[in-house]
Amino acid sequence: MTVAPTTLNPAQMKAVHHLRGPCLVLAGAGSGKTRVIVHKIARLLQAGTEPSRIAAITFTNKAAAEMRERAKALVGPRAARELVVSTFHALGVRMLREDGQRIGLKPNFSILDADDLLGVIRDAGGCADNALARRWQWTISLWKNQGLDVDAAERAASSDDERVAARVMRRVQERLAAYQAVDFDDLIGLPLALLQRDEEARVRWQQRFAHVLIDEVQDTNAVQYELLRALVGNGPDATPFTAVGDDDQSIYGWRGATIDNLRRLPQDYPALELIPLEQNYRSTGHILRAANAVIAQNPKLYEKKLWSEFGDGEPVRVIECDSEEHEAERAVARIQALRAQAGVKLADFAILYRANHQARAFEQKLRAAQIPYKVSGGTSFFDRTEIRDLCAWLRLLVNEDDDPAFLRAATTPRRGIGHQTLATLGEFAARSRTSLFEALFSPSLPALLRGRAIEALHEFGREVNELQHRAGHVRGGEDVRALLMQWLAGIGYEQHLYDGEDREKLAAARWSNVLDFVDWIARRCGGEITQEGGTFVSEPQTLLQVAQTISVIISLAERGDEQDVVTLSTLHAAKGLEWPHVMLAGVNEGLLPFGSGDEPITPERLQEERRLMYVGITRARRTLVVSTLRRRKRGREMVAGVPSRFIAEMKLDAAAPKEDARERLRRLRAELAARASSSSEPVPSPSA
DNA sequence: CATACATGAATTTTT
DNA sequence: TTCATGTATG
Repeated sequence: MTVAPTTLNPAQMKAVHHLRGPCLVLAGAGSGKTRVIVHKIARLLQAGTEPSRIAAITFTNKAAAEMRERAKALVGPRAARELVVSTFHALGVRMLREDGQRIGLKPNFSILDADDLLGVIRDAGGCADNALARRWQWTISLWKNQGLDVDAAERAASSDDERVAARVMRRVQERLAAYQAVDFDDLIGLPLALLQRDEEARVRWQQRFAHVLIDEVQDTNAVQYELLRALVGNGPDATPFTAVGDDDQSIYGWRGATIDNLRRLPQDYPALELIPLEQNYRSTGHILRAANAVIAQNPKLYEKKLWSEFGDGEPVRVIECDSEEHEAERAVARIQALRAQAGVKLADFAILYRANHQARAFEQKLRAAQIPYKVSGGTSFFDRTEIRDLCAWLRLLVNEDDDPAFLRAATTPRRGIGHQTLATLGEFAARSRTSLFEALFSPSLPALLRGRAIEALHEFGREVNELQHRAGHVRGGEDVRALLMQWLAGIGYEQHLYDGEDREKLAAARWSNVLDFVDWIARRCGGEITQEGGTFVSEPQTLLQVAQTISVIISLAERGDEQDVVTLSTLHAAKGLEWPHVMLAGVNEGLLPFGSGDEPITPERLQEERRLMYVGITRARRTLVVSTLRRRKRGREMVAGVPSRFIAEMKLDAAAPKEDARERLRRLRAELAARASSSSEPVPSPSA
């Protein structure tokens, strides 16, 4: 049996069947790229490739989960389970857990998330100013994303601010090494260093995969690209790979992604097969024409023009609003009007904007109208204080030298270990070049601290050790749940929540989050195969094993997903999603394209802003409203709002070509066919 | 001097 | 929404 031909168009087919060499699939918005990836996986299995030798790399856990889910539907659960579907970072963790020792990393290293890292940076830079520390963090991350180490960063620093940042970076890296901790950027950089420095490891990893698929290549940064190259190798023996991406949707340049990678790909791999996917299965003609017109203003890396067999649909509407409040009211009115139609749900609507604070007015008006909504990119479940508290404990179990985790766990809930005690302990640890945890049991410590403080520290150390011991042995969902509940009771965490919050309802909500979290971990220990990417194993696990991957497998345990609510989202967070009815809000100069007004925007930034507009337009399936503000707050006073230049670029005035009778017939037939093929998709069974 | 409250400003975000 | 700064009060 072959991969069902009726479900793929010729270009998709070509991409799916190109197995031997490298290929680059230029997937326009809504052109079915995930379908191509998944079908290609099926095709590879059918050709006899072991599922465990196929790697599909994505950027987000969500994308990885979706991909595994869709693969499961096509190739069955058994093969899907063995596939390596993971984020760049999760793959990096995997490599480092296996081979980290080869570059001087303990196998139980900790992974610091952005918040912990900020703490380390603040500390290393000796400053209490959060904003400054955050700028350092940003600068350091950009350097790391460009593949610069501390020495290179020092050389690259071109201003006083940057020179300070480079000094801070050096101290941060020293501390991370002492903590046996890595940050998210290191999860890419260190595996790359491993492959570059260690011939044996390189060969082993290069032989590991028979085919590598990379989603959203336009979002890769320099280091990720190098990691990819190191993984697939060079020359005629290179592992075949399938890179999928769209230069027109590259919107993460500001965090180090470089479109240069797309440019280099054909040079680095001369055999590269270029396959553009231009047929769009999402939007109506009016919407697509607007999108094409806008993006046509950008210089093109690869020529590509979206088309669809759907009809023109409704024209794109531009509305002018007096203020943000007015804009929100009109959005509400539109939602209410359309909702009156049969079959239109709240989940069919999205309001997209450039910057988070723009959500405010919409939230207010939606609440007033009693329309439920969700704000994407709002604080995730795992960012909540209570969850982060518990994660600190888990990290400490994995790696007792993780000092940031130590500090958090030792002080929440309060247990008689105060500032002064920790400062003394910290000084002592720094002098003797050990971690805080190690310092805690030193025989010379009691000379420095009062008896009560010492006792509290030792008690804490004993607690950690005991939990550590049990976490390594208790296996499986129910037993782990019991262990966790016992531990929470032991440290009095529920009480701690009620103490710290005078509104009882809020404390109760937090405790309920904690219970959900316990549930979540227990399920993972039970070996339930998960939706999240990054989880590879399916037999029952110990708490310790699960804790080891905690900061990477953490993803949105979103329950709001299936609920019927309106979506509010930034344009960035909307990429990859689609809705029948979309409103782009605040499409004004200064906002989109973003700019301060004082300094002129560089061509590169403008192009990225334009791609952002393009991404926004192409999220819409059936109707699109573009809204612009007549007046806009700027500092204290209201200033006149200037409609974004992108509105003119949509060329909405140009009359849509009239649809003649023959065209209409063709469209209806196509719509019917599309409906038929999306409802029942033949499933090929790989003969592996 | 420290705490409490109000006011104002705000790129974009994942791991 | 959050975060930081400023004012007023104890």
